[in-house]
Amino acid sequence: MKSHGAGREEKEIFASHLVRHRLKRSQQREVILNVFLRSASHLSVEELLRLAQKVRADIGRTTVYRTLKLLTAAGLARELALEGESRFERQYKREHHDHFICNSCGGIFEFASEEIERIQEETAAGIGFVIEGHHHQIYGTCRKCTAARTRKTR
Amino acid sequence: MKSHGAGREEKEIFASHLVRHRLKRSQQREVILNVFLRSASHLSVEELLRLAQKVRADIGRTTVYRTLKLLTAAGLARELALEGESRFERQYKREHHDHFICNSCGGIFEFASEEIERIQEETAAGIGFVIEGHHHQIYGTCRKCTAARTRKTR
DNA sequence: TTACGTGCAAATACTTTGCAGTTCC
DNA sequence: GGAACTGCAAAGTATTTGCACGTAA
Repeated sequence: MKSHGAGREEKEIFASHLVRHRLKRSQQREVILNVFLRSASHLSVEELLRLAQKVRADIGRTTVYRTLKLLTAAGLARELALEGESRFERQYKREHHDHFICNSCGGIFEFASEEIERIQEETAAGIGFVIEGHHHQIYGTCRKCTAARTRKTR
Repeated sequence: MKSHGAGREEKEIFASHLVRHRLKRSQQREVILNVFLRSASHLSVEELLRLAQKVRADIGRTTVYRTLKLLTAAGLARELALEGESRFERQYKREHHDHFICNSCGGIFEFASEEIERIQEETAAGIGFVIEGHHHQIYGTCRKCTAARTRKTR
């Protein structure tokens, strides 16, 4: 069954995270994890809540917040602290990357650069700073929106 | 008089920004600008408010928010959207740079890398993305805090 | 004088917390 | 049975807005 195979590893990791921390499974956590694993990346809390409520209508926003904390702690989710709101993406076995964000359509595009990571590390080492994480978002206008604007305005 | 010379150019820019936009001078704006120009960088709204109130006790938080918007529009301030709160730094005639932020002491350290900027531009160009700005903060532990922790813990 | 500026209080938006009832083990 | 979980409502933050009054030009 394809839909159960997807994210199997992540489900195991979540299960063992719960055990290790003496936490309990719950239907809500199960639903939220499933929805999170199957959905597009860069979900806002609100989006995840709506999707989860389609499966189980009585899931509350609070539980989504709390479960996202858990998923992050378990290494399954990564939080993008954008302006105004947080969004979450799958983290397990993904290469590190950062994001371009279109001011016009809100689209999020991933990019990765080993060179940037290397420079960051070198620069940090130079001042004795130990890196634990970073926020790196580049704002601007995506190709589509630039094209649309050019057509209209000119 | 040294204290009047400091930030003279910026005061002129602010004045002409007001004129250009048919805005008025005010004692509050004057005080806030002066305090902003004289203080350490990376001020939070709250810090700027307190400093301004030392000069003129009845300045309100709202006015500080509004004046910071003005300063940013005039190119005199840059907003750092950190987790939880915004901080502001002088922007006029400063080279672009980003920040290391110590999770332990809250210290903020600037860094700049033309290479990173170049890679960002190249990567953006590759997908037809036009960069308008970015947030780039690196979180971790600064040299002092790392040293302090090592002494205690081990 | 009149348009702009100010401070307060209320409104927003996102997120966390207290709590009484429910579920898991 | 008891600790953990849940949803609601309330409380917290950080920031913005509506409004009556004050001030600069």
